[in-house]
Amino acid sequence: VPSVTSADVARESGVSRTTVSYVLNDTTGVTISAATRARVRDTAQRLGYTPSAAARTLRTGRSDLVLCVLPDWPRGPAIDTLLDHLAGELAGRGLILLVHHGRASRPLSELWRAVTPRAVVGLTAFNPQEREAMQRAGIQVLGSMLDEDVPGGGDSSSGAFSVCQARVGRLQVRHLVGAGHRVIGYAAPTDRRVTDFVEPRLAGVRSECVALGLPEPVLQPVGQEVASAAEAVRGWRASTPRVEAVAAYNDEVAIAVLAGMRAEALSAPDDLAVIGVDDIPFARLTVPALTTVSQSLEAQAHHLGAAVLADLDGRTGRLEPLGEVLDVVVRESA
Amino acid sequence: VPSVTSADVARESGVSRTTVSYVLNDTTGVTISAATRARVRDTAQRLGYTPSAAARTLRTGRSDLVLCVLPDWPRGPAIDTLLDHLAGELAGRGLILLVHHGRASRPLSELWRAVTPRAVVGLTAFNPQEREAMQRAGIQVLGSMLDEDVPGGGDSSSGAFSVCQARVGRLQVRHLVGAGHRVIGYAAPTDRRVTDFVEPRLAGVRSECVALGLPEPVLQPVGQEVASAAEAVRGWRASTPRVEAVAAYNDEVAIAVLAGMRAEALSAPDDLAVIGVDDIPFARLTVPALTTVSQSLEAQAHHLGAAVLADLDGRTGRLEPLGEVLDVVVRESA
DNA sequence: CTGAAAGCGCTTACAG
DNA sequence: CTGAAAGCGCTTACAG
Repeated sequence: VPSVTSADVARESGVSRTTVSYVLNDTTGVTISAATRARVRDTAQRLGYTPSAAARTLRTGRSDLVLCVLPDWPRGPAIDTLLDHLAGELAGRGLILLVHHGRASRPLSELWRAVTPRAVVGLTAFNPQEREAMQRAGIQVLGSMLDEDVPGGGDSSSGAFSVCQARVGRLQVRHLVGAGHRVIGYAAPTDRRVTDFVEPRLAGVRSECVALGLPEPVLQPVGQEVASAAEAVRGWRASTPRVEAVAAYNDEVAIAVLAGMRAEALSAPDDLAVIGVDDIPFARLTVPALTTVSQSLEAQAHHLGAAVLADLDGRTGRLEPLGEVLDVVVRESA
Repeated sequence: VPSVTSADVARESGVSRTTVSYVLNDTTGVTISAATRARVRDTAQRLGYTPSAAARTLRTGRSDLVLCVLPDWPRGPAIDTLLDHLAGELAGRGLILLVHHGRASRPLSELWRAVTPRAVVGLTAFNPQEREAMQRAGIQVLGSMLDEDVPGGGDSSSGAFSVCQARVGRLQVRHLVGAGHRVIGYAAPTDRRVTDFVEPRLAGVRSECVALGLPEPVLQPVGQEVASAAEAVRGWRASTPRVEAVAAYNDEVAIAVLAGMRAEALSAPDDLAVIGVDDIPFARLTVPALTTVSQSLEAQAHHLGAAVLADLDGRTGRLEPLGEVLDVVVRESA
């Protein structure tokens, strides 16, 4: 494969590879005549030269790649939105976002050694050993949404970036209670892969119930079929005291609950109020339209991108805090 | 960063780097004593040695990465399923699937030069120039679902892999007609980014209508809100002759149509039959449950993986054909 | 202001 | 059966 190298550009321009490198990388601290610069740029362009990423990575020890590791759990439109925005943030600075879908799961070390990314963003938690190994290799490690439970949202000190999931649950309860309900049910997904996410949200629901002096929330598993959801609905209706409102793990579960209610000839919010999380596009297409907690993925992506770029610039110290990204979107179901 | 290199392993094992490389790569055509092999493997393990991907890529000109370029359009669970399975197929052979979300769209050349992948899989069409540039760089290029319209499905000659989208449309019509309908409507998404996908499916719907002597399908754009869908529904009901059944671009559009019908106090399939595409999880949660065309992403992922691996092994010639992957999932809406 | 040279960590003819 | 040496394409002290 006759690829064009910096040596070709050098020869063709009548300069050394050193000069080519200086010009093309806008190296500071060297002075090169405007004429030479132009000539080098020109031939590079003409020859269609693009530097070998492998060589550059080998030499400098760092690449322009940012690796995002997705956990095994099912993705929804929320994640896609986050990734799209993050990719945009990074692209503006010459960084390329690459996403690995975790299901195949070879060991994580194999993954980052094969990619040599400049930063790794984990949407699932890393174990401390892995985290340390990556950092030793000079890779910036950005933590997971699950890493902590600080009131007010993210905390940049450990590289964690995202919204405290317990707050999501607390917000759901607060809205439900504000609408006059006092007996809360929780709709948990049956998919075991998401337990890491379910737990903090449920914990938030629990703690808010306690704080407000409500009875313990009634937990029901809800699968993605009508029968399973209907059974959960019957369970809530049969519990004493009768559940009045359900906080669902996310919109998908909430929509299943709505379907289960229809099968039981019940309707929201009168028979049972329902609130989801994420505000996926389908949320406005259900009957009744779904009330839900939105997470402003754009803001989170921006914050995450900023964290990566800050480190890139060697900027240290704390990032500006993420700010409030949670918002209750009130529609009809609660 | 004191990373452990093959030289470290060599020194520690009392052999040369050559031997280390031979052992760790299972190089054929060299004979190395079992004792040496064991010793090298052992120290490598003990030292936590993992080869530098950058160095290996620079030396050999090829990496263990497979790059999948996603187009700008919205992804659904179907794509995720495809990617998960593909990643699994490739992982079995030591290849790592990396996905780039196209929205950010730096030039494609920048992308593959930065990654140096062994193969690039495009779910959108590549322009011939890009395709050729990648091939010149020794990268295997796997084409898009859109590349052709050969009856019977895929065609491996050009590297294209996937299901002919026109057949999807034809199958929708065939099912609708089989259920006794003769006036067909088509529900197209309003999102302009998917036109490349809409067109072949719609063309399939059209051609099947012609083949069966039915009137031209009545096209209506359907957005992801109830109002937009309701308007489309009114349009179909008002057309002469009145539309009896709707083929939707995909399940999301079909679900919007169902929502629009409910707003108009109409019900499927009696007032209007509806069929989608993809069989997303929500398809079984609508009322009535959605009839749809499923695409067997598993089979497609397997086929795609096989294409990549075949080239990896230097196997040439045609792959076994993909076989039938389309299937009508009959529920209640049509 | 520009160039010759070393070296990043690997693989692979080639020599012993 | 094993090792010394070259070279992949780049960047970056260092010398001129």
